[in-house]
Amino acid sequence: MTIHDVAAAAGVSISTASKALNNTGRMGAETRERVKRIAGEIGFRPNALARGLLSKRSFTIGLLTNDTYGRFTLPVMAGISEALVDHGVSVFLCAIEDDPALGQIHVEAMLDKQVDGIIASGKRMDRRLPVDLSSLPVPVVYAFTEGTENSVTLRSDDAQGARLAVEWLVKLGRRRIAHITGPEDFFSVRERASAYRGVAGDVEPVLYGIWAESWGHEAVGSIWSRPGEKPDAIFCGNDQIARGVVDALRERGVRVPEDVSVVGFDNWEIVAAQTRPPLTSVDMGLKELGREAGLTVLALAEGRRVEPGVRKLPCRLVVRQSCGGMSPTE
Amino acid sequence: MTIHDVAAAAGVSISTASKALNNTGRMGAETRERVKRIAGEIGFRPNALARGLLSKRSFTIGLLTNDTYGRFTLPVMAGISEALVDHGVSVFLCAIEDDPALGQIHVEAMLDKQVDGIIASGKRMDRRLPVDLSSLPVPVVYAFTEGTENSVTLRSDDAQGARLAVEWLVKLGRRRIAHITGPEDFFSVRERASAYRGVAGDVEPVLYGIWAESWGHEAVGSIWSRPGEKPDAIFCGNDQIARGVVDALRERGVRVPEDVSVVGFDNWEIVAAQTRPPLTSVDMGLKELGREAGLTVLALAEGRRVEPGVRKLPCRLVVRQSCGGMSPTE
DNA sequence: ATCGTGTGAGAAAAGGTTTTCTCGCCTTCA
DNA sequence: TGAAGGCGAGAAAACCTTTTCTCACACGAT
Repeated sequence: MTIHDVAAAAGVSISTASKALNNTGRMGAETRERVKRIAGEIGFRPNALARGLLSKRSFTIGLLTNDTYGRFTLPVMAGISEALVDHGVSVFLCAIEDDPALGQIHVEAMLDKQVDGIIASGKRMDRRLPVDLSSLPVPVVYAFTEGTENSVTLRSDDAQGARLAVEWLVKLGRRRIAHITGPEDFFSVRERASAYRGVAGDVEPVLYGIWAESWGHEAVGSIWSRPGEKPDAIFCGNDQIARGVVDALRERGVRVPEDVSVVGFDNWEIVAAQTRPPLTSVDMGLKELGREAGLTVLALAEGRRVEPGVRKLPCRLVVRQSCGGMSPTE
Repeated sequence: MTIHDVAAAAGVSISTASKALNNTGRMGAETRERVKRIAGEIGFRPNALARGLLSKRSFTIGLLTNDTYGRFTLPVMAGISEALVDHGVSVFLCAIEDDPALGQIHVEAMLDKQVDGIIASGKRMDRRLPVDLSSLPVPVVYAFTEGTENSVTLRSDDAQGARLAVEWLVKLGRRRIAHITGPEDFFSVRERASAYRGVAGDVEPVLYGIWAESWGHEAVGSIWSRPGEKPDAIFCGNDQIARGVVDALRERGVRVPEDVSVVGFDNWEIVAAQTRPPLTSVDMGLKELGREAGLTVLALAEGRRVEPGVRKLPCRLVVRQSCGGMSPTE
């Protein structure tokens, strides 16, 4: 079913058919309607390849990621797709692990297929993908991974998210707020810890460790075995740690949230909602991030100018039951 | 950088350039080499759109899924991508939730873009995607979702997987093996339960519930509060339930694996590995499934014949510490 | 009646590649 | 020496769509 068939069925030339369908050119209103009607009847759909060949726009973008679990990439992907489907844009997903060769192959495949742009995404903000995207013939937007000089980079505002969490604990009356978090060499960890310090003061120490439940367990063990007063709240670097913390507290007979409030980070539904009690957690708004990234790369593809630099998107607090209190505005 | 540029730089016609690069046609070895060398030097990469327009092959396929978390789709996607990247095929990922309209839009977008085929994937084997793919102009393969009459469908062999798990427990000397699993209306649940019955006999009941940790907890509660002998092993319908079971047992002072062995299903790394002790679990080989699906849809796209029907791929047991014993072959 | 103007519609080129067909020339054999 | 055959390479069509250009015609005005 090509435009030839439409033209033939309508008794017009292909030029006229094309113009009728695209609402361009001059022609009798009756002719235009007839062509459209017939196109609809025979189920004509224009070949995007032919169209792309001419227009230099493929209505296709690539999403490159090294996030194997999809923990971060999936929400980002959902946001991108949601934002772009209205514009008729489809998304190539390329998971490249941390293999530079694989990354190169995928980038080249995408370029061959004339993608209108590429979104690079990852699993942490302070690492680059193992492939250089700095001098590609198509626009590149970085979302949740470190970008190059003069690029457009989107990230969550972790400091604001951390403040949100700690201020929420303060508002609930907590005063001895501890922070159990991931490895200090993560930029996000330092940023969250610093924001935490800003609000909570230095009543309690920051405990750096790894992104695992076991670390949450262990950290609780070391805090509760030390002499002196215990924290009445714990702000955790991610939901997995928070889960370990909650489990460890329960095992010690410490009640959550009555004795100790716990806040997580990431709002990873699958962890946060299954914890007992379900975790109050900071949501980085990854779907929003994806949506923004999609719209931005589209704007660049259309030649619109976009201010380069890092754009931070706000986090929000999702209140469940691990803190007590039921709404961040109460 | 088009083939025109290559031809001009090499001082030959575009036909000759094309033939040189594709190793077709007749020409002097020296000419062929020169063209190739120059193409490499100026970084020529053929435009896949133009090529696809002519060859009716876009080297692009679509992956349609309604699995929001990506729990099942991500491994499948990884397998597809891994199998097809060697063939130069890229994958459009379309997450359609359960929205028929959205599904329709994505399918049409993919068809417009001339995908060579579509892989439909989902989150359970006995439900269809909310969009009809039965009479598309491109081949369709179903992976981990129910297919239509006369289609090619790939799924895991859950019965075999369940047998693997229960036989492993038996081999470890367990005799009273319980089965705590998901909702009975899932086909996989019935299939696994039936295979379990076949090996374990009816010493212990099958407990149907929901796919959540809380259900694992609850089920352990109900078993341990009943009078009489307790199970010495529990085969769980998925890892989340298994995690709930393990946690509940620990809380009751029942040791895992010394007193009770626990096996999960899905081998969801993020759950199985974080449980204490880490879960022995049945892996459905979703990556293999994806790989097979990719190769199959490719074969169909190339016009090779593929036997329609349901193809079951074997599961394997991943041994961690929740059962005791360290290797399925010891 | 003629010129100009505006309107409807078609012809043709363009986009990048592959493939078939054709052509000229050189070699080889009779 | 002439014919046949093989080899190297180019011309052109094809894929499908969009867009610009051109053309024919009718109508109003001079």
